[in-house]
Amino acid sequence: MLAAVLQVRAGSLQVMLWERAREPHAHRWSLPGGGLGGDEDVEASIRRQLAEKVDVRQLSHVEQLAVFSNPARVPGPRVVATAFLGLVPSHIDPVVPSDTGWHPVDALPATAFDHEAICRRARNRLASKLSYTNLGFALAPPEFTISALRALYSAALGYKVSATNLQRVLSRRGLLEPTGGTVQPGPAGGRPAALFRFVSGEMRVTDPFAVLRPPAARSLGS
Amino acid sequence: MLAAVLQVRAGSLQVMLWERAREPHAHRWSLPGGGLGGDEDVEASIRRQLAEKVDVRQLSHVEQLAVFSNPARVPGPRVVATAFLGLVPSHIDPVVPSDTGWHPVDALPATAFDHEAICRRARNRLASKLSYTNLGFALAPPEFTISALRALYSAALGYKVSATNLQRVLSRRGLLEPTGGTVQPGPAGGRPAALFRFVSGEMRVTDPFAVLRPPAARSLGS
DNA sequence: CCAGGTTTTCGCCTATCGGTCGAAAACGTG
DNA sequence: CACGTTTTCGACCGATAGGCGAAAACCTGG
Repeated sequence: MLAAVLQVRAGSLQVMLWERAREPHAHRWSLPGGGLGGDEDVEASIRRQLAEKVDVRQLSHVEQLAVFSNPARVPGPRVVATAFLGLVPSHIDPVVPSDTGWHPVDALPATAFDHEAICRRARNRLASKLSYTNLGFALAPPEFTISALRALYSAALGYKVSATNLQRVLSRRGLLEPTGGTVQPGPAGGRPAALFRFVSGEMRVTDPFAVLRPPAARSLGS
Repeated sequence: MLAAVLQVRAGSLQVMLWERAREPHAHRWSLPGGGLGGDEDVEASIRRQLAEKVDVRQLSHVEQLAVFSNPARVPGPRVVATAFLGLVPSHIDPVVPSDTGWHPVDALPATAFDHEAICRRARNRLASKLSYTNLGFALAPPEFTISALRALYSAALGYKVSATNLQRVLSRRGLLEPTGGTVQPGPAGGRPAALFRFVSGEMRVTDPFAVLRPPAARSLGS
């Protein structure tokens, strides 16, 4: 029962970790989590853990990542961990306990147990799903400019994406919608950027955008 | 620790189930599985379970599906199940115990517990991954004709796919390779079909074929 | 051995999609 | 009001997906 909570902050994809005070693996950084209660399923449990240990009630998305069960993954008796991927939109800055902080997933500090591998898996899952689902909504604030969205995707994917192409691809899939509003240009000037949102009701992951589609729906009646 | 083992048989996607002899849910159909041993991880465990209970050593692919943990999913004390998706290539016909058989995933008999939902999840996962990964290799025999492959994809996806398009898409991704051999036409005649295989070394799932790719690798030196 | 039926293969056409670029729009500053 | 800046938009092009039909290659029956 662990969660890799990811957020784009300061232009890089970061994960929330807390520093262990006690052995084993004292002073190493660890993913938040905890045991499963008697009257909840694993997803309810991880949400409870996150709400307890750190102030994260604003998770925009939570999904199962994988079960990690190597007998040697932690010292002592075997612990089977159900790992989750959690996402926080970029516009909020959760207040976290003093032992907890954010770290770029590509430059992790010394981590406890197999938590580094779990972070990598989370990162990869996110990158994949950004391509073939609408998961981007979970990284973005309610309203955003295209360049802000571009920065989010670039950080999460690990490479620059073209703003033009990003806007076209997402729009063509029917995910993006202009709000009508604009944002003031910075001190250096520039054209005011239009604001967009993910279309209402798309705030949950939809089916992947598949190739090898069903044969042409030949606009048949009934 | 359950597995939905899927195979295309007789033109439809089927799942391996065994009929419960005892309560609870006697005479209902159930997914194979069992408890986790002390010295194995969950994947080793599910492979052991499958090899014990039924003669399935020929799994072409096994992956974690999801954890099912609803406290009410089974009567009595709560049981957390790690569910797997297993695949068997279409050319083998495992010998199974007398209480075990195959059932079309779209026409399941009365199932035990939440196993119907698990089967649906397995079906959906397979259909998705066929689109954006090379997972097709796990359904197909070592060599096959394009029409045979088309039948496999159609059965797994639930709709007809075009043989022309299927061949082109898979070839363009570099997954398909002609063996040079052909197969004798049936009694009705017809042009002999060429045999193909999935390219060697691609017998494991590769990265998804993503959109929003990295910027053009501009053929730079070094 | 030829006509007709069958199945596969292949090339062509078209629409869409993804990637890139550059011009134009819309702002600020000096 | 010229200039720098940032965003937006249109245009182009190659790659991809989907569809169609002709041609290839085989069988059987007459």
